[in-house]
Amino acid sequence: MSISKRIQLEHIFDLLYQRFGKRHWWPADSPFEVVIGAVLTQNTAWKNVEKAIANLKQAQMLSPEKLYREPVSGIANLIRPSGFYNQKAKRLKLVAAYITETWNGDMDAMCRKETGALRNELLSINGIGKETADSILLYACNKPVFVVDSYTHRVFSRHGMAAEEAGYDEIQELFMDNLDHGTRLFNEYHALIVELAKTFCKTKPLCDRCPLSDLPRVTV
DNA sequence: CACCAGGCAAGTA
DNA sequence: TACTTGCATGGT
Repeated sequence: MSISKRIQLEHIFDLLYQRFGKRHWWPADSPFEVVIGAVLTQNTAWKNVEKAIANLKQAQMLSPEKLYREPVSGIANLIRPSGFYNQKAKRLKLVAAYITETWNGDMDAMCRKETGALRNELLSINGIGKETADSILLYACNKPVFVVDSYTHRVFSRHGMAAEEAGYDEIQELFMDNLDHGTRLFNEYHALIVELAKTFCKTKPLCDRCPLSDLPRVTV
């Protein structure tokens, strides 16, 4: 291994960016809609999340206060297409309660809190794990946090940049310790990894095509 | 038909 | 700490 991880990570980003272009993430009309989407997409295809969000939108439920007031059964009925609807209805209500009670429903105010402290608060909410918390921090609050998902682990361990048995924190450190912290770069990088997976991981078993080798080469 | 999706929490050993 | 299981609809 001769080139630094920084160079490798930047190179892979360039390959992905040239192959897929700007992703325009997160697909949402408001910061709170990002929060909703982050919960609903847990172990669920985004296509189904879109249907659930459309239902919430039609029912005028896309505000912390409205969700907070709605009974769990009502929320569950609206988000049915996204799967795990009973569990996710409780989770949505809990996060809506947090934003309503702690921040008076003001996402901007919430996002002004120091990143590490806000992350810990989000993680203390039942139903908000590391990936969901980091997605909210990056895509709703525009904070420079790298979001790790199963694709990230798969692709970068497979390409020898992390241990197969590495956990979330270890993969996150790979990116955050070796790249300049920038909301813009972290936003784009994670979105590109997801696009990569959508494109090459359709065929089972998981990512057997080792997709980076199929991308156009770039001289660094 | 089987398998998995932009995870998380709770239970067990 | 390290596994295992439940959650559940919809696409391929």
